[in-house]
Amino acid sequence: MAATETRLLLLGSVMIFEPVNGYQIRRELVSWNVEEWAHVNPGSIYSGLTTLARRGELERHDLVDGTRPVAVYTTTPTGREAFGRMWREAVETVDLLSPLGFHTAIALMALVPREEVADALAARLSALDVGVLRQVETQGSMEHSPPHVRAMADLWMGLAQTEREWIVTTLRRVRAGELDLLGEEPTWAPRADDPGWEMARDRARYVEMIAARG
Amino acid sequence: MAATETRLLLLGSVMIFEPVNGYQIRRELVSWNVEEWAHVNPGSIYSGLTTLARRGELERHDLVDGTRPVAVYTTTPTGREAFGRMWREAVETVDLLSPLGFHTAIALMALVPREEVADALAARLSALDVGVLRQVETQGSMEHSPPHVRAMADLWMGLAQTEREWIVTTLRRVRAGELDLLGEEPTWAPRADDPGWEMARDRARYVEMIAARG
DNA sequence: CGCCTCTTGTTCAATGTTGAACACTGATCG
DNA sequence: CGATCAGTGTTCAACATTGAACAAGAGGCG
Repeated sequence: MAATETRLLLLGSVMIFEPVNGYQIRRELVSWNVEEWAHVNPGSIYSGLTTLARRGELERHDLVDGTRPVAVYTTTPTGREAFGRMWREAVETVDLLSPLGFHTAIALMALVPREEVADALAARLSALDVGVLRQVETQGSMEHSPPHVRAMADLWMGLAQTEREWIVTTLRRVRAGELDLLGEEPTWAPRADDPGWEMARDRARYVEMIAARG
Repeated sequence: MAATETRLLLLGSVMIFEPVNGYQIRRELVSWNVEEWAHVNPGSIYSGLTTLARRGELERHDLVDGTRPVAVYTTTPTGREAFGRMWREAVETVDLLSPLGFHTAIALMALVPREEVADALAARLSALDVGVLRQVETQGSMEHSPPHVRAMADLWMGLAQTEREWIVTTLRRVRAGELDLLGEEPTWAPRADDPGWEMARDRARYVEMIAARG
C-alpha cells in the first residue's frame, strides 16, 4: 500500500476512534476485513502512526496504563485538515489499476460532510470521462499493437464503465440524502452482541489520563 | 508497485529484449505507456534488475561499449522458470483492489504458450467465482454495516462481474487460437516508421560482445 | 573552438514496507 | 502452583521504492 493510502486510512481510523493505540487500530481494521483489500500489516500501522506524529498530523501521548506504557494517539487540527485534502484527492484521482486509494476513501466516507462527498464524486465522474475519452482516441493508434494489448484496453473500458455507473448511482443517493454522512444520525444499528465495548472503556480511560496530564 | 509485480514486469521485459540494459527497458516501458498504469520509475528498474541478478534469475554482463561501461542483462534458465511461476500466480490471484499483478501478466501474455494461458485464465475464473460467492454469503451479515459499506460491496460485485465477462470472452478467443501467443507467427505488424531499430542494432552488438567474452 | 543542451545510463540517500520476533499480562488446567 | 497458551502492544533489521542528481558523450550553434 502506497504511503498516501496508508496515511489516509490511519488518519481516518484515528479520527473515528481517538484516543486510540496502534493495537486497537489493528484490531478494528482486521474486524472490518480491511486487511483483505488494503494491505496493512502490523508494522506499517506503527510506523505510519509515528510518521503522522512527526508531521504534526497526530499527537502521541505516552501514557502508563496500569504498569505498562502505551502510545495513544489523537488528531490535531492540522491532521484533520490534511485528512480532508487527502480524502478529496483520493476520490478525484482516477487510476483504474490502483483503485485502492479510491476505495479507502469510500470506506471513510462517513467522516466527510454530504456536500463535499457529492462534489468529489462529481469531480471523479468528470475525470473518469476524460480518461475514457483519451482511451477511445488512442484506440485509433492501436492497429499496430498486438491483439492482446487491444483486449486489455477492452477490459479497462469495461472497468471504467462499471465504476462510472456506480458513481452515478451513488452520487444520486448522496444527493437524495440517503447514506449516513458526517454529523448525521445513523439509520442503521450495529450488532446487538456489542463487541467493542471494551475498547470504548479503554478509550474513556485514555481520555481521563490525557486530561489529567494536561 | 509491489516487489512481485515489478519483478514480473522486469523479468518479462528482459525475456523480450535480451540482451538489454536498464535504460533501454525504461524507454520501452515508457513507449508502451506502461508508466501510466504500472508505477515504475527509473530507480526501481535498476534496483529490480540488481535484485533479479542477485537471485540468479538474470545474468549481468558488465560490457564496455566504446569507452563507457554498460550493464547488460540476459535471463537464466532459473529466471525463465521463475517467470512462468510468477506469471501463473499473478493470473490466478484475484485481488479486485490491486489488479496490477493481473494486468501486468496479461500485458506479458505473449511470452506464455497458448495452453498455459488457457489453463491460468480458467483457474482465475474459478477463483473469481469462489470470491464472489463468499462475498454474496457475507451480504447476510451486512445488515449491521453502515450503508456506504454496502454500497462499496456493490461496486466490488460489479467490478468482479465485468472482469468475469472479459475472462470468458478472452478464454474463448484463446481457445479459438485467436491471440498471438508464444512461438506463433504474429498476425499484426508494427508501425512502418520503424522506431527501435537502433535498439536492435545495440542489442546485436551486445550479443557479439557477450559471445566474445565467453 | 567553447558553450550549451539533449540523450544515455546509472547511483544514492531518504523514506516506506514487511512480518517475524519480542516482552509482558492474565487466564486455564492438570 | 508451575507450565503453557492466548491476547496485548510494540520494535526492528532486511528489503523495496522514490526521484533527484550525477557523469559522460554527442550534436548544434555563434
